[in-house]
Amino acid sequence: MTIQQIKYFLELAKELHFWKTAEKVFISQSSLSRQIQALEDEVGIQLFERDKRNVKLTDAGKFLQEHWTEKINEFEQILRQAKKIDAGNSGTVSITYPGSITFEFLPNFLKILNTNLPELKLELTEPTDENHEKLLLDYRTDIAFSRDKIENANIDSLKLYSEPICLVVPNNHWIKEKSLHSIAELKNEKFIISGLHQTTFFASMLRSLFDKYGFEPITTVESDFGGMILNLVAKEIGISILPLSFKTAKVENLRFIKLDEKIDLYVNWRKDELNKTIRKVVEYAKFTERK
Amino acid sequence: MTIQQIKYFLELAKELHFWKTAEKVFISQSSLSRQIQALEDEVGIQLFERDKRNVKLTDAGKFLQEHWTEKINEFEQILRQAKKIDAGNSGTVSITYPGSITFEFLPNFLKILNTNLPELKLELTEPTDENHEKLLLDYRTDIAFSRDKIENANIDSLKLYSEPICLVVPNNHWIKEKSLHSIAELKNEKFIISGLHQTTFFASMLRSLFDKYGFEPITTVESDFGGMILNLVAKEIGISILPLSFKTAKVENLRFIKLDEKIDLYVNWRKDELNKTIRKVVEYAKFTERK
DNA sequence: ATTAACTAATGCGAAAATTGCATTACTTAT
DNA sequence: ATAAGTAATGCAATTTTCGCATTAGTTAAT
Repeated sequence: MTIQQIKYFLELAKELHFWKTAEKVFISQSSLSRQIQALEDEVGIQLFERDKRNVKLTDAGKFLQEHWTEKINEFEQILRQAKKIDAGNSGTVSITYPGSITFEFLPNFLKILNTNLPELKLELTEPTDENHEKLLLDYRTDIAFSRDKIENANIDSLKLYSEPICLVVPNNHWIKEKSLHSIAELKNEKFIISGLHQTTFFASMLRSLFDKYGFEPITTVESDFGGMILNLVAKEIGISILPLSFKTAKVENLRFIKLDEKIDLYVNWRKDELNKTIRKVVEYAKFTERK
Repeated sequence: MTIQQIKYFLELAKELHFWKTAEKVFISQSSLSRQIQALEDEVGIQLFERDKRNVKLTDAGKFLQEHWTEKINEFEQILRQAKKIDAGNSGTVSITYPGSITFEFLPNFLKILNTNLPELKLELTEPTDENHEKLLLDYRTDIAFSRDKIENANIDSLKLYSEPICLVVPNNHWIKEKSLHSIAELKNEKFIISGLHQTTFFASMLRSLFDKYGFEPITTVESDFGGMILNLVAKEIGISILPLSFKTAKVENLRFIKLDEKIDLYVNWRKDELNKTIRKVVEYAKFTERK
């Protein structure tokens, strides 16, 4: 049984047509036909029902399509990771991060990496599905920055720093630094909020903040990209709540008013990491200058 | 890349000796040597460091040993499951269950299955590691009976019945049915308990029961096999606490005194189960006569 | 220092598997 | 009745794999 055969099977299971599939996988129709037969013989399971005209999956075939697709992906992910380990110091390190560190922490961190490990290649992703735990354990990322601590026996998680979250308003806004006693006073303001319906830690923190003061914010615009939000606030479309580090973006016509709540930044990596480069990069994260 | 090659790799990674490995996997040393080379070439990763005398795994090799072992096992499990689906009604269904249903529910259930699906083969296991959830999702079992409800989006869980748990004492024991007001009165009794240190649901229930009455039971014997416990109690070695259904074991010289606590029995199966036989078996479980 | 024992790699010819072409066998649409 | 479509198969050429025998290097013993 060959990995290649399984891939042929998966393609055919999608196409359900020998000629088209054969073309897609760059072999002849006869060869494909025989590869599939060989696979069926070897596993002892009929995968397709075919008459001279039609091809369709059997129940067992459907089952295998679903599960083999998953396993093949995992296989390839594992192989990629092994290649990184094999390549040693000159390899690639994958990093995922929350958008809110784009303006301050991340540039500092990348500068340090670039100075100390100039050979290093980086793969930066801002994941929409913020399941850091799974991303790490599936080897889809090597280092995950997150706003919440990950509690998992196979993951090391270290708090790097805390920063206040701030009300972000245009310069001429009626609220003054000292005049704000409770954010309940803001119940008539229009808010521009980053994905309040999403499952990110920051979003759930915001939800509980508004809950605490017993009101649902009026949101006119939602955007996941922090830089966009800053510009919208500067243009007086509404006000927002963001971590303090957005201040470094230096957008004009903005004031940041610190709230009592704080938000943390954690760095997370696999506890049993063999790749020495990744371990080094984690060390540099720990020593990156922070607020 | 062949599944077979990966298996050769895994064996060699354990043995670290070409000749011995070759013998174990029934090919010649030269063939093994070339298969490993072919694998290394194809994935583009050096798996072993070898001089003329020694073989050892590289870091990448160690990594792949660990993860490939896992994936190969998953692959085989998936294949077994696909075979069951392919085999249809005459297939095999794997069932795991807690020992406490050995005497009443399980025999009734098996009787019904045998009457209605005489072709069916069953694989019964009483798992020591009671992680029903993982057993189901990894296809290591098809139907799991459990004492606690499984909360998982991919698993259907249905309560079949509740039964009281009972104090089990020898006939001549001083406690009478009516005279027991609190089990705290039993703090000087010797208990024979099924794996109190284990992680099963029943064990944790017992622990919290004793906690509630503020004493640690004196346990002289621990045994996981309920039948054994019954016999020990009958021989007046000590007393025990077990679900009522053990009464059907009809061991002589025993009295069962009902306590207030109840324990449930659930049947659990994969929500998306394609195998029609498994679905049928679940139906029969639902209609098995119960206390 | 010399020899013996080990062990992984490799040259080589035989055997087996795979490939694509051309063809067959059957179905469906016109 | 005919044409178009599609999966399987016979066949010869090519490629891969296999095990034997041998090589080349290492370690241990004398």
